[in-house]
Amino acid sequence: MKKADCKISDAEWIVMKVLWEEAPLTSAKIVEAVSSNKNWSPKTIHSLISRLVKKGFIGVNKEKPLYEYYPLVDKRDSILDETRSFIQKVYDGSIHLMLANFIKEEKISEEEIEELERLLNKKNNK
Amino acid sequence: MKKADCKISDAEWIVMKVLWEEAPLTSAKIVEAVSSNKNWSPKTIHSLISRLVKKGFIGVNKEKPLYEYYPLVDKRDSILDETRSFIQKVYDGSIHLMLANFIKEEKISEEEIEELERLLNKKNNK
DNA sequence: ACTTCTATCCTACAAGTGTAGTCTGTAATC
DNA sequence: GATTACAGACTACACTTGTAGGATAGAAGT
Repeated sequence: MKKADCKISDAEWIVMKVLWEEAPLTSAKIVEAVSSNKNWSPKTIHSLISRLVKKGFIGVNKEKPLYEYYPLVDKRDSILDETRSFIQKVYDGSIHLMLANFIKEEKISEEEIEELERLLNKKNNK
Repeated sequence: MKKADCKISDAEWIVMKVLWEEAPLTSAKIVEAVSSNKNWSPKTIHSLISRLVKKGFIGVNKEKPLYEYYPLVDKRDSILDETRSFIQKVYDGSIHLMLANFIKEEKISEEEIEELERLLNKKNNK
């Protein structure tokens, strides 16, 4: 059971993202997927998997000869949590400040701008 | 000298934000400012200040009887760094994915939407 | 001058993190 | 059947972080 005060660490996020893409997966599959991004020892990845199980972010199916792991938390919720704490830290919780600063600072292509405008419009009319 | 691999921790951000607001400040002033947000022991705040000095994020003027502290890193740069690593972790580095998801998920008021649209327009025309 | 306060410096200490290694047992290989 | 190789459990270990406490020294009050 996930504890409320437990967070997914930076390294653990990589494993979670693999499992959110596809699950259930054996540890070998997870190692394979993670290895395309990160040059970690398989042992390291196993450690991360175990920690995530202990923290309650992923579950294990022990029926199979090779255990299969799957996420226990929703990707969207996790992203929202993470985003909120980031915005709290950097922007004192002001979403607006964040978005504004972001649009100002970052290089965004014209197409992207147009798509964002579409999104804003849709939101506005709803 | 700030090391490249050194990060400002969550708690340290609060101190940095105080100093970005106003600097130089004595530690007593920093404690005062931080205390309005956080219920930390002054000792804790002193610890954070020392760590920030050691990490090279803030500097000290020891000429005065009471040391004065001031930021050594730019607020904007720090925010950009922090934002980039957040987006890397959660959105695999895709700014676009992040903004899109964000506009979709979060409750933003109409005025805010309009201001964001203005920002997008300004950006688009530049 | 002696006491008191308190800023600065140094130390503490448990939990979390990145990054693995060891041990044990089962599975596949020769 | 003996050997090897990998899975999973447990252990390791230094560093960071949150959260302070103690010692020391100079300033300030009496």
